[in-house]
Amino acid sequence: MLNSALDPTDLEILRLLQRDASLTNKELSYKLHKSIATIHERVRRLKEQGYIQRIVAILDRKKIDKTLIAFSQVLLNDHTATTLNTFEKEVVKFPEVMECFQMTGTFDFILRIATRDMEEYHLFYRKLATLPKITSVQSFFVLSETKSDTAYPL
Amino acid sequence: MLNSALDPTDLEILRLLQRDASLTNKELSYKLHKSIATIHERVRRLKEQGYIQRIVAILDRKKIDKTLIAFSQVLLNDHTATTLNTFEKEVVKFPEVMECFQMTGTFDFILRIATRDMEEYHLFYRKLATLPKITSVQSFFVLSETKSDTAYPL
DNA sequence: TTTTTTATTCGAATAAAATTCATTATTTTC
DNA sequence: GAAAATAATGAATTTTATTCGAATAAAAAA
Repeated sequence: MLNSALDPTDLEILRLLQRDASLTNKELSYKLHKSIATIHERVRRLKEQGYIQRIVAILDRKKIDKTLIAFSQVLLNDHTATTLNTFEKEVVKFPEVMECFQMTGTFDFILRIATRDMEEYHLFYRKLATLPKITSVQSFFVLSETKSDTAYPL
Repeated sequence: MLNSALDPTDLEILRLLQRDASLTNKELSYKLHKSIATIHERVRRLKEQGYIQRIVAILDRKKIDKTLIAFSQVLLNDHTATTLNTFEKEVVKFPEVMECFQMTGTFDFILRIATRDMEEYHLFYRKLATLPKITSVQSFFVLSETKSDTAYPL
C-alpha cells in the first residue's frame, strides 16, 4: 500500500472497529487470517492517514439524563460571510449543541440538541434566539429512536 | 457505589472517554489522582451498568467517500401501529440510513442519510419512496459541517 | 454511638496485549 | 528478469490490563 487506497483487509478492519473498537489485534487477526503484527501495522496506518479519526466511548444518553433530543432549524436574516461566521462561532459554544450543519433549502442550519428535559431545552432556545441576525428557530422533538449509528457502510 | 449514581470520578472518566477512549488506565489514573486498579474497577462498572454502551472508531467520512449527508423528512399516510412498525422495520435495513427518529411536528420521521454523491442519494430516495404508506419525503442537504460531536456534556 | 457489614481503594503479582525488530515474502519498478 | 521498495511474519520486549488479598473507608445495623 503505497499511499491511501484501501484494500479488502483495511476495509474489514474499518468495518469491525466502527462497530467495536475494543477488539484486540489478536481478535482481528483471527477474523482476518493475518498475523497480529500485520493488523497492528494496518491499524497504525489507518490512524496515521486519518481514516480513523478517533476512538470514543458511546454513552447511553438516557442513563446520563439527556432524555430530550431536538432538531432545531435556524433561519438567518442574511447570508453574508459575517453573519454566517458569527452564528457558527457562537452556536458551537453551546454545550447543548451536539451537531450543527449548514443546509440547503428552506432553512440555513440544522442543530441537534441534547438536553435533560423540555425546561432545559427552553432555556437553550432562549439563549439561541438572542444570537444576532436570527430570523426564526423551529424546533422538532424526538419521540423515539428507531436507529442511531456511527458506523458507515463500507 | 452500590448502584448507579455517578460520583465526580465517574463523571470525569466518562467525559474523558467520550473524547478519547484510547486513554489507558494509567493515563486516567494520573489525571484523576487515583490508582490504576481503581480506574479499572470504575470503568468496568460503567460498562457493566450500561453507562458506556460501546467503544467505537469514528472515521473521516470524506476519506471513505461519504461526501453527501442528507436529512430526509418523511410523512406517512396514517399513524396506525402497523404503518409505523412497517416503516421502521424497513427503513433500518437501508445501509444509507445512519439514523432514524420518529418526531413531533409537521412530519413523522427524520432520517440522516450518508451517500457518496447525489446520484447515490437519488437511488436511495427512489427505494425509500416505494415503501408502503409514504405520503412525502423532503430532502435537505448538508453544505458544511460546523460541529459534529458524539460526546454529551456532563 | 459503637459495632458489624459491605463497598472501595490500593499495590503487587500475573496474564494479556501492544509494540518493536530482524527476517522473509511479495509486489513494484526499471 | 533483477533490483528496489513494500508488506507480512514470528519472536522478543515493553506496556497495559486484570486479578487478588489486605487495608481503608463508608454504610447499615444494633
